[in-house]
Amino acid sequence: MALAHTILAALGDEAYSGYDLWKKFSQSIKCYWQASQQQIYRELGKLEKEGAIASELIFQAGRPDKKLYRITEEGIEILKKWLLEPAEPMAIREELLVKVIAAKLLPKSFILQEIKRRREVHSQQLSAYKEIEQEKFPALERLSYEDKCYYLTLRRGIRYESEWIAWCNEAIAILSED
Amino acid sequence: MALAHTILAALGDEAYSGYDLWKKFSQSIKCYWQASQQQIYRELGKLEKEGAIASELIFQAGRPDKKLYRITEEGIEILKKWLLEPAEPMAIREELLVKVIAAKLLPKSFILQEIKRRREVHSQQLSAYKEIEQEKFPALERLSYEDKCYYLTLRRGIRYESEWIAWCNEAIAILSED
DNA sequence: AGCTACATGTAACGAGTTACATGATTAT
DNA sequence: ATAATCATGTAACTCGTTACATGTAGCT
Repeated sequence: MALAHTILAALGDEAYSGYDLWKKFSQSIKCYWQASQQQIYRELGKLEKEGAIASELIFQAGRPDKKLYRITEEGIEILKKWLLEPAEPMAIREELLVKVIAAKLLPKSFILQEIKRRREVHSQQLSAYKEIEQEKFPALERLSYEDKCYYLTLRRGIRYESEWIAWCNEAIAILSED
Repeated sequence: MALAHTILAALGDEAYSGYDLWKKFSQSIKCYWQASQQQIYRELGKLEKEGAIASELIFQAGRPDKKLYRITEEGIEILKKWLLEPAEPMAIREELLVKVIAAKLLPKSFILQEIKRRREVHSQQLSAYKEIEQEKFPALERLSYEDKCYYLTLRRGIRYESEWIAWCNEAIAILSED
């Protein structure tokens, strides 16, 4: 149930509406926690009921009204308590590798094409992360502790995508032999 | 719903009981698809109902009876059809990185300790995969197409764990500055 | 006497996905 | 005109986790 904690952590910095949070998830948070708009709205509802966050209705001219959410003292305590628990590695469920195992059922070109497609997907994502890196972290010296932490999540995203590209290259090389 | 397909792919090689499959998932398959014993049994039940697999009751002396499952022609067709669909990257939900974002709430030593603990977890897993690599793939020349595919899933596991260790080292270095 | 391995399941609950539903404003 | 952005939600369903349930054989 860490989506709740991810939202609490995101609300640690500033107040967000559900829609704002969803955009933040879609841009930067997704490199360590993916969530859909529906999931976010549902979780916000739960968290408010539990008193971990509080909302304020903002009336906007020419735009739909929105609810601005803030973390409460209680929410901060919930986060702190959760931080003390050990974090286990996520469960890996990677369809492409299942397809690699079943690849022998089809001509070799199918899986090769699919791996090349995936390499492209990861290249795109890598470029997006690298752009954020250059924009937000042009000079690494003298980052605040908070910024270092944010930087490290981005580094993880960059390493993850790079690693996928490297695996795709290795796979293409090995499967193209003979 | 790719657990079903992962099971079908695993049954492509030979017949397994639910218990056998669970062990196979726990050892090698987990580097690309994690599943619990309960999930496997439930999925086997569904797959048999749908006619994708068929079971044979094996009576054993001195041991509980078991059901040996085999993939059916229909199951192979289901797998083939699924192979043609593009495989999107998995959704990333990594608790440790959420904790890194929220780390400022506690003394720096907490997150450092947690990252070191995680580095140890990944080191252990890496050793296990490398052992399999040495045992099953001592010579890489002249692997069959099927073995190459299996090897590539293991390579992915090795790369994944290595990459985590590298990130942990980077994180420890950056957070230890000053 | 207690632990591990073998072997299979049910039930309840929590989390994630997909489809549906509404409606104004702004940009092309 | 029509698509995208802003903004929030409900409902149904599937998938994943945790707890419960049972029982034998073999090892220490």
